[in-house]
Amino acid sequence: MSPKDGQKTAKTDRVTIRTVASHAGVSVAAVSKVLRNAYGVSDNLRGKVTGSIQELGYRPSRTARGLRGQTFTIGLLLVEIGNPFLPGVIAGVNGVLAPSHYQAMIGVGEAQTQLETSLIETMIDYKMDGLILVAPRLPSEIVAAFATQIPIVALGYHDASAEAFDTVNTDDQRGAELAVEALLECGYRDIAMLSLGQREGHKVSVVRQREIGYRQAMQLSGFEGEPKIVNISVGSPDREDAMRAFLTSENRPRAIFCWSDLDAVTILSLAAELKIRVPEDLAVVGYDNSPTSGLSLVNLASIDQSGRHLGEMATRTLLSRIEGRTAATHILMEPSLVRRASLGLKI
Amino acid sequence: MSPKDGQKTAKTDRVTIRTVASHAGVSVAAVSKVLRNAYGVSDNLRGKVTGSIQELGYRPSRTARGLRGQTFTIGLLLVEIGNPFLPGVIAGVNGVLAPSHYQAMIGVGEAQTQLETSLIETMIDYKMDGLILVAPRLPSEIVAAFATQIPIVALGYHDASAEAFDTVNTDDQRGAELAVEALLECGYRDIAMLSLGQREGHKVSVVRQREIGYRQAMQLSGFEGEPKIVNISVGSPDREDAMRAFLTSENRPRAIFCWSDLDAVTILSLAAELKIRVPEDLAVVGYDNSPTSGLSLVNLASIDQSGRHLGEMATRTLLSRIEGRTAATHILMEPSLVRRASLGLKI
DNA sequence: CTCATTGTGTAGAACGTTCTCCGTATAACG
DNA sequence: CGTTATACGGAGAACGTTCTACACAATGAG
Repeated sequence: MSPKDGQKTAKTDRVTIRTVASHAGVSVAAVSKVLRNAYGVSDNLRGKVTGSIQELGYRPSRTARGLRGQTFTIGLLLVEIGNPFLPGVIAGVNGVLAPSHYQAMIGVGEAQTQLETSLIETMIDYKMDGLILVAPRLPSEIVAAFATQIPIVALGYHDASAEAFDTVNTDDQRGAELAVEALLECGYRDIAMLSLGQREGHKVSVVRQREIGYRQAMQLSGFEGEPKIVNISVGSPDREDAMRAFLTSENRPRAIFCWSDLDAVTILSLAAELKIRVPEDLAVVGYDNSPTSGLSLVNLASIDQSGRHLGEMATRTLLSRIEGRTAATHILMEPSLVRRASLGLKI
Repeated sequence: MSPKDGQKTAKTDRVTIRTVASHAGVSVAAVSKVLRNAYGVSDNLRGKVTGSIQELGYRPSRTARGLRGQTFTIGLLLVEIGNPFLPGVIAGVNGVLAPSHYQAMIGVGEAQTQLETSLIETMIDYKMDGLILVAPRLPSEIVAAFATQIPIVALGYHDASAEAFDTVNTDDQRGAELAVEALLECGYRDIAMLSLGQREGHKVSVVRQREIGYRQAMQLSGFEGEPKIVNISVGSPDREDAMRAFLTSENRPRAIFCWSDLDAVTILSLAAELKIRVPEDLAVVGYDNSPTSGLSLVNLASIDQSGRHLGEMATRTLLSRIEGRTAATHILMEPSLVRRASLGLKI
C-alpha cells in the first residue's frame, strides 16, 4: 500500500494549523480566528500569524473545515456537457467567484438522473456551501428536499413558485416568441417547431417553455397557420434519419424554429445535403447563439441567452443566499434575437 | 445567520455512523468496517449493518472521511472548457468511474495558471484520491511536486520521462504526420501549419508535438517544400483578422494543417467569405475530429484522437496508481485520419 | 489439558479545523 | 479606589469518520 505510505510521509511534514500556531507562538484558536477573520484579533497578533502562514505555506484543510464550518466551495451540477451554452455559464460562475475566496467544483450528470442525484448528494456530503443546478431533470419536490440541506439555485428550471430554492432563467417563452415573430415579419406563415420528445415533460423545462412561447406567438399571429410541433427524441441513434425524413416529407414547413442550435445546425447541414436552399426554400431559427451558428458557413439566426450572464447571476444569487437570505428569488432575463442569413430577408 | 441555523437543525436529524451503530446494535467500529468492507466481519453483522444503513438512508460524510481515509473522489482539472475534445474525455472518465464507488469532480482553470494551481491545491486539500490533469500549463517540476502529495495522471502532456506521475497521450507527432502525409498524397507540396503563439512553449504541450511531427513529415517528404509554421496567438481579439490577413497574403500556401479544429473551422469559414474555394484553392486538415467538422456544411478532414478513450485510459491508469502502483507509466495512443472533402481528392 | 491460532467485535485515539466559553489585562467611569 | 465594560487571547469540546490495538471466544495442535 504505497499511497498510504505516501500519505504518512507527507503527513509528517504536513503544515497544520498547529504548526502555524507554534511557529507564531500563539494558540490554535488565535490562528483560526485570523483565518476566519473573526472578532477579537489585534493587529499585532494578525501580523505574526499571517507572517507564519506565508512563511510556512500553510493551507487550511477543506475537509477538516467541512466538519465544522464552511468549505468555501460551491458545486455546479451540469446534467450533460454537450450543450453549447454551458461553457458560458461556467465562465460566468468562475468570473464572479474569482475575486472571492470561493471556488467552483463541477459535476457532470451524463444525462442520467441517478448519477445526477448521487452527485448532488456527494456535494452535500462534501459540505459545500451551495449548489447551482443547471437544467436539472429532477422534479421540483426533490430539488426542494435537497434545498433544506443546502442553499440551491436552479438555472434553466422554470419554477417561479418554488419557495425553498431560487431560480435564474431567461424568458424562454419570450425567446420563442422572438423567433416566431421574426419569421412572421419575414413573411413566413407555415412555421413549425422542432422540439424534443416528451421524456420528463415537466413544465419547468426550458424546452416546454419554448413550446408554449411558440404556440402563443403562432396563435396571436392571427394567421391561419396552426402550431405544429415536431418531436424528435433526444439521444436516439436514428436522430438524423428522423430529421431527414422530416425535411423530405411532403408537408415540410417553410420555416423551422428549433429548440436548440444543436438541432438547428444539423438541420442546416442536412438541408445542404438534400439541396434544400436556405433561406429560399427553408428558413431556420435556432436557440443559444452557439459559436457554430456564427460561422459564415453556417449563418444560423438564433436566440441569444447569454450563458455568461446567467452564470454570473446565478452565482450572485447563490452567494446572497449563503450569506443569509431566506426568501426565494426568481430571476427572469431577457433573450434577444441574432439575425443571420438563415432567417431570410426582413421585409 | 440563517444558513447556520439550517445546518444546525439539519444536524440534529443527521444520520451519522453512530446513528447506524446504535440502530443496528453494534459498535461504530463495526459499521466502519462494513463500510470499507474490511477484514473481520461476519455475514450476520454485515447483514444487520447494511440493513440499518438502507433503512436510515445513511450516507458517510466525505469530509469526515477525508480527515482519515479515502474520499473516493477523483479530481479532473480542465485548463479551459472550450476545446471540443473535452466532452469526450469527461464522458470517458465518468464511464469508467460509474461502476465503481468513485466519483469525479471537475475544476475549470479558465486558462489562468494561477487558478489552475489553486484548483489543484483545493483538490488536494479536499483529500481527493487522485487527479487527472488535462493539458496542464504547469512546468513538469511543479506537477512532479504536486505528485508527491497525490496520485496524478497528466493527459495531453508529453513528458515520458516523468517519474513521479503518469501520462496518457495520443501520439501527436504521429497525428501531424498523418495529416501531412495525406496532404502530400493528394499532391500538395506547399503545406503550412497553423499553430499557436509561443506562450509557455514547453515541449510537453500537444501543440509543440504536432509542430515537431509536421516538421519531420515535411522534411522526410523529400520535396522542396520547406516547413512553414504560422503562429496566431490564442485569445487575441484580432485573431480572426490575423487569419484573414494570412489567407489573403500573397504567399498563401496551397494546404494548411491546423493544430485544432477550433482554428480549422474558422479558416474554412473565412475562406468561404473570401471566396477561396476548398479544396480547389485551399486544402485544410484539422485536429480533434470535433462534431462541427463532421457537419456536411463544414466537411473538414481531421485527425481523430478519441477523447473518450483517452479519458477512459487516464482513469484506469489513475485507479491503478491509487491502488498502489508506484512505477510511472506513460501511454501513447494511436491517432487516425478522418478523410473529408476539405482534404481534396486522393490521387 | 495447555497453548497457540484464528475469527470476530470493540474501545478509543487520531485527523485538522471551528467555535463556545472563559480568563486576563486594560480602560473608563463614578 | 472599586466596579464595570471592553478588547484580546486561550482551553478544550465538538464534528464524523478511520484504524490500531486489544479482548474474547472458539478451534486446533501437541
